[in-house]
Amino acid sequence: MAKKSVTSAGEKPKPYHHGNLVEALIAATVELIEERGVEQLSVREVAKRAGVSPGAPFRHFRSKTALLTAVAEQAMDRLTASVARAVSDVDNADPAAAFEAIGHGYLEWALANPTHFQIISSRTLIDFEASSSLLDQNRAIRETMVELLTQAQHQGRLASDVDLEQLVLAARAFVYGLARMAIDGHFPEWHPSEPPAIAVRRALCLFMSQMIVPPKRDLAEPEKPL
Amino acid sequence: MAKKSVTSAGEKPKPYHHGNLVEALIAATVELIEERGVEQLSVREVAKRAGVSPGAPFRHFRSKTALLTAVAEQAMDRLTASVARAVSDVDNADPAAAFEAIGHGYLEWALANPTHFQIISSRTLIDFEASSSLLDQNRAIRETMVELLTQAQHQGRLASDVDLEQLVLAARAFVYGLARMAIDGHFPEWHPSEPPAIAVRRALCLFMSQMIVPPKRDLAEPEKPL
DNA sequence: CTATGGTGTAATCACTGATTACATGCGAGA
DNA sequence: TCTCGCATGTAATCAGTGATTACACCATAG
Repeated sequence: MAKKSVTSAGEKPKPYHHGNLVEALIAATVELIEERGVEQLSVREVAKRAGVSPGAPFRHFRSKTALLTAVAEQAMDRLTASVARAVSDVDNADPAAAFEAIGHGYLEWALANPTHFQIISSRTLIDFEASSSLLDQNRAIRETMVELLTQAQHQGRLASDVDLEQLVLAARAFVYGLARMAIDGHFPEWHPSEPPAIAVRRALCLFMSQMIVPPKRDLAEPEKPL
Repeated sequence: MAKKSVTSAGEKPKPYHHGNLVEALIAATVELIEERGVEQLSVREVAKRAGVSPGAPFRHFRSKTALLTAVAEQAMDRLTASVARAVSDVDNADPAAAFEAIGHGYLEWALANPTHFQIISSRTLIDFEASSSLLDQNRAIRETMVELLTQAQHQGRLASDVDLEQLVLAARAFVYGLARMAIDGHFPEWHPSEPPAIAVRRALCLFMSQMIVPPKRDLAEPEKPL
């Protein structure tokens, strides 16, 4: 931004060094993907939008995949933040509610940022395994889910014989499926009148009420599950 | 195959006209995607594998997208067949079992044919809206699901106040999420010892037992269904 | 004021999807 | 049977892509 130009003429400074090309490239990448989709993305256009030569990005990112991985890392930070925010809004003493909040925070962010979500969830566009940031945050969320379910189980809100990891997998699959259906365009065929966000939210509530917190009447009886 | 060659020399016939280029191209496309992934697919290599010039495919498919759409249509036929087969294997009088069978048939096929599934579910690689075949079969499956749940509800196996379309959406999201997690590579991070197919199957059973068919533990029926 | 090294440029490579003009030969109509 | 139309495949070509390289630029340390 504020660079002192030594160019003789008083015209546009246009410094040789961009100043902060890395972030500018990431921002330009996100913009272009949102405008034209991931498939149409080219590094050349990213460079052009950042006002830089076609080869410049490769000075900072070894490959197109590396650039997209950087975008994914930034996106994952925001996703984690959205999840954390949603969790912090519910009662700390209610692990089941916190568990549901994870889903809501996840879906809310995914629907609001379909582009970023698409990049995160794809394992072909980015080099997922090479990014410790992505791996760590992903694992952290899963571990939190298991912990919350464990607490819920101790509170008697879950059957004692249910496999928590299995339940976490199911919940992840469900939320992931909802998000991907929305992103992949499987919702227009559904109900044009109802926006995906509402349908998704209702579906999640239905899932939670049936799956995570069984109705009290079931627990009232002497537990003889199957 | 059996083409009469009029070539003077007795060498390789190599007829000018391929005979059945369309299907050969589709087959070659599938092969290449399975070998190197969808991102790496190029029409040139498809043509090369079919033993034809780089421009030949464009005589039959307007674009790369059109070629992939043709692959998707063939794939959807097989998916529908897999679902129908799974449904036909269960008791006709048990709509809940048939409903679950749809999920099993869907997941079985998706895990066995990740490439095809990836193409079908993507709405950017193919021109989904332009293919009446894809639209019709997709809609048919959804309608069948609603019908089965309606029957199950009449049998008292479902709460009478539950929104069936909402439940179908949830089930679709769940199955879709499981399939995509497997295809997108979200399972290696889980349990390397357990193959995805088993984890997926268990998850689906868990989902069905909790969600679709509330356990009727109070009913002591002499018959043991499966 | 120089030289060192990080940053961006320009030229280039192999490859892609796509289009066009042209070559080929199968099969229908005489 | 012969011929010719036309579907089918070829060759040449285009613009655009990811990626690499040699080189130009410039901020700053000494």
